[in-house]
Amino acid sequence: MPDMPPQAHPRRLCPLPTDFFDRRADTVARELLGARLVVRGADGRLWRHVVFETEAYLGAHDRACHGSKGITPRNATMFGPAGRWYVYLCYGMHWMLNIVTGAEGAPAAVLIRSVGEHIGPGRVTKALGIDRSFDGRPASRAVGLWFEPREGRVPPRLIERTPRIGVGYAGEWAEKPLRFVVDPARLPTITSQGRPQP
DNA sequence: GCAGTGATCATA
DNA sequence: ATGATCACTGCC
Repeated sequence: MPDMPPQAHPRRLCPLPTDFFDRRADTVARELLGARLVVRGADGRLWRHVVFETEAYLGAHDRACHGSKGITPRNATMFGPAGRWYVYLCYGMHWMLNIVTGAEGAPAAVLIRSVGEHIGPGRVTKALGIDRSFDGRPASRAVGLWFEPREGRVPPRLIERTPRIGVGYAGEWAEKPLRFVVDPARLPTITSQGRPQP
C-alpha cells in the first residue's frame, strides 16, 4: 500500500461547516476552543487567531441570553439558522461577535471572547475590524470571516469552565458555568499530520 | 472603582 | 419623546 499523497487542501483550510454549529451552544463553545478564527483583510491577506475563550448562550430559557426576552430587530439573527454571525453593539462602543448555534427558531449563540493576542470580546472585534455589517451573514470564506478546525483535540483537563462575565442580572443563570477558557500557552501545537511539533 | 458611550427597547 | 439598560474597556 503506497503512502497517501499529500492533501491538495490541508484540513485546516476547510471552514467549519454549518453542521458544526447546529448543536447545543455549550457544546459548540467548548469545541471552538483551539479552533482558528480567520479574517480576510482588505488586501486579501488572511489573519488567523486561535480561539481560547468563549461563552454559551443557550436559548429562550437562559435569562442571560438576549433571545430570552423575545425577538427584536437587534437579536433577530439569533433566532435564525446556525452558522451565522450575530454582531451587536454593547455600551455604545464595543462590537460583540457571536456565532449562532442550534435549531432555527431557538435563540442561541456562542460569544467569542478572546482570540490570539486579543483578550476581551470588544478587543477581538476592534482588532479584526468586525462590525454590524457581518451580522446575519454566514461564517464562510465568501463573507471573509470563518473558523478553521483545530487539528487534534484539546485535552479536557486544560479547559476551565466558569460563570459568564457581566450577566449578574440573570439570576441563577448568572452562575451557570457557561464560559470556557483554555490557556493558549498550554495548547499543544499540532502539525497538519496531527503530531505535536518539537 | 467607575465614567464614557450611544443604539436599543419599553413605556407613554 | 424619554429614560433605563447594557454579554465592555480604559483610566482613576
